[in-house]
Amino acid sequence: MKLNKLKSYINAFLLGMVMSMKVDELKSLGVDERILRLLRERGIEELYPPQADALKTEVLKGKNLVLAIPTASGKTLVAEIVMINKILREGGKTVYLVPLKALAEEKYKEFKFWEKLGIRIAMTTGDYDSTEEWLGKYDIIIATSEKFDSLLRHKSPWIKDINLVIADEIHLLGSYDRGATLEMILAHLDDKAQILGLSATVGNAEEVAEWLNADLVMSEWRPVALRKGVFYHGELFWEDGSIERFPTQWDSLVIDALKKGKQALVFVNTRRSAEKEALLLAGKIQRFLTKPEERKLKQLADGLDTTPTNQKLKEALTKGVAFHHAGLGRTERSIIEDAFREGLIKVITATPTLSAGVNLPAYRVIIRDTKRYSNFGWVDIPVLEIQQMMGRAGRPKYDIEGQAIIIAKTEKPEDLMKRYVLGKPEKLFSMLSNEASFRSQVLALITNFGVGNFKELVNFLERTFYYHQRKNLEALEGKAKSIVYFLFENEFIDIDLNDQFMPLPLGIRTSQLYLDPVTAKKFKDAFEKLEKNPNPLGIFQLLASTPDMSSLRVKRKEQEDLLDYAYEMEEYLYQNIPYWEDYKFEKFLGETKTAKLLLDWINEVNDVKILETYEIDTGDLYRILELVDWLMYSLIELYKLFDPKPEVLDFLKKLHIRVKHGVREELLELITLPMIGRKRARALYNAGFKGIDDIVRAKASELLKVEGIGIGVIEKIYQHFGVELPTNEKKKKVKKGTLDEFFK
DNA sequence: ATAAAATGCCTTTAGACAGCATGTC
DNA sequence: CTAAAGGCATTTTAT
Repeated sequence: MKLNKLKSYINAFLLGMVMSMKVDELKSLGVDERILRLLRERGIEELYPPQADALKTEVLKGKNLVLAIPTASGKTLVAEIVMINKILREGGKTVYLVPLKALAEEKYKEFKFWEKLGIRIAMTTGDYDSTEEWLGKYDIIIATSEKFDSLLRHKSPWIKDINLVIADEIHLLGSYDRGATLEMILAHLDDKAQILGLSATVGNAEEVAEWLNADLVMSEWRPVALRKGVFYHGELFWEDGSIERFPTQWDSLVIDALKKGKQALVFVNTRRSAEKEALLLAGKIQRFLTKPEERKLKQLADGLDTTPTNQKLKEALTKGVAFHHAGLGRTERSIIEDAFREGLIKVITATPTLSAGVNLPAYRVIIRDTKRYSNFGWVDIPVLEIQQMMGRAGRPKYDIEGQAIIIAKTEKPEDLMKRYVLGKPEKLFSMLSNEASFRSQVLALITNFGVGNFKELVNFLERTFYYHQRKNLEALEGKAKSIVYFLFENEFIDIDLNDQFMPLPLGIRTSQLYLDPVTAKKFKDAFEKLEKNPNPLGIFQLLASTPDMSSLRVKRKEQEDLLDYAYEMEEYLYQNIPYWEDYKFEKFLGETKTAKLLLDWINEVNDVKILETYEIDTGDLYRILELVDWLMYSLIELYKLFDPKPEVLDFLKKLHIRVKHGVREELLELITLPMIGRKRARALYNAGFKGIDDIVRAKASELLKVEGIGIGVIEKIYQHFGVELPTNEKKKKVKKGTLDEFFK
């Protein structure tokens, strides 16, 4: 039986009978010679035991496999060997699914290595796109789950060539917001392609493996030993029972790590804590820096923008500490990550951004908090997550062991030890039942995947993890019914006399745009008011009110002002202002705040000013703008389906560009130029260069006088018009001439 | 009388995927 | 049944 086989793998590990394996032995397992050669070239002579276990299953012969082993214990290498071998032997395409855009980039860089064998690798996320045909030329396609789900919906012709799907971090099946997407992708493909699931250690990996009809390899083995403990008032209780004494405060653990010449990573549960602890620690560890290190750190800090949060970051950074959370901009994040890897930054205090994202190991990991505030109040952080944080301890090649230490404050240290150190991680549960994900998936099944009636819908649902796990579709069927009714009632689909589903244009477009049907409905319902009174604030408020947009939180002290603002602007809004006792009230104020921010943005309010006014960080602003860009486009696309008025459509399109770039209408022309964003465009405009013509006719030397315009920018603009400036000689010449003259 | 310290009440709280067509300051 | 830290205003204490 399958189960016995599973058990045998597990037992083999437990008994310590699994030995490591030489790379050469892979040959007998059918691994292509060329792969072995490159592995050796990379310096890999021997495989880690779990890697060997994984490859000894029938995964190389095409059998599905779930590999549940700790982070950094070599899951990726297994994936690489399996997929490259498959491509070399059988051809076909591999899709490599990741949960984060940052991980897509990381894997892309890693897999580039295999281009030596002529293997073509592409990455596609919401940021970096590529036409569908273009992707057809590649052997390995790295994508986020959502992006790939979207590609599936678009029915690209190359989808049929996929014969291997690798789901990295497959335990995200259990993620409340995003698990359903991954689950549906796997349900779609499990009879068409081989599946390799890479998972953290979870409570019920067997269940996932059974669902996928896969072998299971589990192990706790790590290349760097991990030593875990709990710290309580100066006493460090190691899991083996030994006790080590330190000064009472937990920061002594950080200082101790530095004394050993090592780095530390501190996990906390709020951004504010991350910033506070970073600054506190900075004062205490500065003395460990060498002069050259201080100089380099100073340089890094000087290179950062001067936003309120960056001021604090700079202060910490010059002292060898950084904080890391989602409020930071992308530049800041990657600077910090790189500098920590180099060893320049000694300590990072981080929110969970670092527990699941890019791999950033440190000798000692300190977990200050094990509770977190959520929508449902104060909750214990799941064991799975804490263990992922702990898993960041120990740098391969640098450390013999890594240490992960949980700080006990009010909780009993023995409770923390039992729960997080010795305890088993939670089981994974299907999140298909999450209504928001499910309705979007039901729509896609009908509009994009040819599900023609309720019976077929239920048949498909029987392939899901949800069904496998519960063996009972009743609840899901009930939900599906109400969703189908919702879709029918709102003209996403039609249902004919024989109860057959018929996709309607609104449904098809909604699914392609990857919108929540509720968002699409909100848009549709607003079109009448929008035509009567098209205005930015009303539109922004509409976007902010959809479930696809995460609006800002409103602080107590802002409530009154925002309500006044809403009443002042009432005539522009497409919805009524709710009463304060209404449950929608707080949500409404958040939407209003978001809309007001966006209005400031398109009126060219300085970004730092925006950050200060709304008490948000760069990363938050960036995320809002990213969402609005997508939703604004979607709004326009849906409006096109409803007999659009040309002038309204034109208004929306202009507004889209304005919000994308954060400019007033008069800058729309300048903004089309390369390297010209809201700041430079405004500077040019104020200097009298109001349009493309002015730029073309202007002398380069004149343009250079404008703030923010350097020779590099001019060069890019000239290139845009097909004029090359190859040498420095010419650059000087250009300053005198105009772009216009080049055309003669 | 004035300033510092203590007290108490109130407020706040993690993260980040998606379209489409090419490039910010 | 459910946290903890920071901000702010008020009250108490010290000089």
